[in-house]
Amino acid sequence: MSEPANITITLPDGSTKDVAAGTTVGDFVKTSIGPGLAKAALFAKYDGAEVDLTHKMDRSGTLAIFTPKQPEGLDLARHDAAHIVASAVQKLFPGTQVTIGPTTEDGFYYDFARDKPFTPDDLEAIEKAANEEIKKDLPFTRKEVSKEEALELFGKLGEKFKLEIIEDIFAKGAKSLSLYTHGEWVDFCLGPHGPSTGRVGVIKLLSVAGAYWRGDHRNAQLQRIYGTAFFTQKDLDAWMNQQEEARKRDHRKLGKELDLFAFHPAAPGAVFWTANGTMLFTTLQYAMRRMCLANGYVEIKTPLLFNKMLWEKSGHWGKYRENMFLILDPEADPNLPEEERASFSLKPMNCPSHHLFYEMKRRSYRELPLRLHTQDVLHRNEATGVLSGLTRVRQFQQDDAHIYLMESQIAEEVAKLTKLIAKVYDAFGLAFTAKFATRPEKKIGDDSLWDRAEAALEAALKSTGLPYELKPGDGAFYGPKIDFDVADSIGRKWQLGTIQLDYVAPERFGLGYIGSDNSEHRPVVIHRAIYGSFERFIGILIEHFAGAFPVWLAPEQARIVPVAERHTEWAEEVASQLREAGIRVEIDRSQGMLGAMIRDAQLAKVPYTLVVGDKEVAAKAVSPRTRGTGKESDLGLTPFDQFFARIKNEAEVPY
RNA sequence: GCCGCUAUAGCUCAGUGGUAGAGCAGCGGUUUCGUAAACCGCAGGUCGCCCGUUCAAACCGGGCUAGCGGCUCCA
Repeated sequence: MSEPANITITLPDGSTKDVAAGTTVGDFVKTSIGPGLAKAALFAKYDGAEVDLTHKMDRSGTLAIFTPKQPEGLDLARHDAAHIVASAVQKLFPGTQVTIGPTTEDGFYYDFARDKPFTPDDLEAIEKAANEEIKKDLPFTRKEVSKEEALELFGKLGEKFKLEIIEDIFAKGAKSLSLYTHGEWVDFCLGPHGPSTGRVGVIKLLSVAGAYWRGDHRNAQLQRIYGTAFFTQKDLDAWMNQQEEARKRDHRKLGKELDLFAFHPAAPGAVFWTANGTMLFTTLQYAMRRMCLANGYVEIKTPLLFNKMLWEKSGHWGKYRENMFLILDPEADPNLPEEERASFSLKPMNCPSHHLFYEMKRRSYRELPLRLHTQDVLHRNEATGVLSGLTRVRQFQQDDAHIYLMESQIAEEVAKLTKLIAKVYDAFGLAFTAKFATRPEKKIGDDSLWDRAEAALEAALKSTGLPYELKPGDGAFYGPKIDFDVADSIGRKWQLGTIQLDYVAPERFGLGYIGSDNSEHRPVVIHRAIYGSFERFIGILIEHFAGAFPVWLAPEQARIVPVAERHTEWAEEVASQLREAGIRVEIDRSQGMLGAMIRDAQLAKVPYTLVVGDKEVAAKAVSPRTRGTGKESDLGLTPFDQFFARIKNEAEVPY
């Protein structure tokens, strides 16, 4: 037998080490780097591919070791955790079928097929059993098998879903399948996995939910168990605390506490805006109107209710009807299906009525781009299960606009739009990401139109230099779109703004304009929204600011707190001067203790609490206090004129 | 729409088959106060709705409605 040849391993710092071919990653780290790292190591990247520590290195290449210190390490542990949970589930509930169990940003889930649902008690038992598997510190071992071996193994286990996945994997050209075993339990998996179950730390199961096999609602409904894992209990506790903090700024909770909006079972998915909430709404409306006017838009209003002939023309009847509220014709034969009895529908989108508006007149190329802005009320009959607070409702208003332009104007207009969107989001400190979404399955318009629309929109997006993610098949049924996602301060992503390019509607509506050549041309339409909908945007803002709105947006901008009854006269004087300048100010007339009145104002998150007592009356002053605790929020005795100038400035709309 | 969970006073919540409870908010009174909760008292509920089981139901069962966590869908 000949000696194994030496290979050269290059480490991330550029240094190289020679070892015998066939050495495992784990042994290499122990002997050539150090026992400390060997102990901490979870997996490695060998020539760019993720591998187990037991992987035998057979050629020269780069090697990077991952430990719990890297985010990749935690992700691996959560993947290990998913396997451990699945093994615990099958141990406790024989007959349960396993499917898939990927990691997520915050943890992992695993989908199971079982006749009976998992109860909260079951979850507790599973969590306990999973953490016992961790204590046993069972090694993860890897084995490569052929398609036949894999089918036989999982066939014997009766894992129908696994068999389906195995067929798929080999159909896609795989030559073998890797199996991972810990204890008695085996699953196939690309890997890598950590050295043993003990390295996972601690598993916490969070919830159980329904999920469809392969994400298709026509398929079997599985039970998805959500969980997370951390290397230490301390990390888990910290994360749980953070989640608890996040729940405190939930807009549905704050909406009640700050008296911003409400819902009633009589109108599911439709908002009752209180005086405070209405102030948020109308202030945002005002700001958007102002910005639109400054940027070449005109605002129009169109009907809310339209004859179904419009929806047939626009394509909504065919592609969007299930989301539309229909008005049935009382004269129609009651035996007919609903869609045939329908005569009118509430509008779910503004576009068709804008197209009607456009074609009411002869249009000249000199008018283009023609930018029509609308904040009308829309109704969409959303499925009951998707309604959620302000972020998903049935009745809402978009800061909608349709821009009619020549194809040659697309790039410049899209660039302008992305700038506007960035300006608005920046004013709130909202960071956004862009997504480019292409033609969906359910669409109108032929492929050549879509080719042009997608190419034009993507080219315009590219030219802005914004980074973006590609979302194939995610476009609107009438055109490709750029969506703007905003993460709230706790990291959840929401789709707000959108820019959608539409070549189809101008065809369907026969829109035209007279060009400089005195002949008729077809315009292109851009659908766009910046807030998205006022409802969702306000929901995001509530969470983003945790209810502590900037002065210009706050429903109540200042609250005057008289120290004693004799100070109300000056309080009234201050209030009326502020009100005359358009500042929204209230006087606390409860005549309670000063501390209690200040506490009330703080809990209401009013930007300025103005304490007025003997000193303030004498000096024609106020003692403002900003939000927050302790001395630093007390601005001290301030001449009224000075405070007036300050709040007046801060009440200005920033865009 | 699908899977699971939840629904008690304006709000937050306790109450596991035998006459419905607390704190806060509200109302009345006392207190007139200097930077996050004064004190005393009063009132407040067809226990989401309907049907059933039971001598007896907030509590057990079924249905419906709404909400919550997800899935599918979406601004």
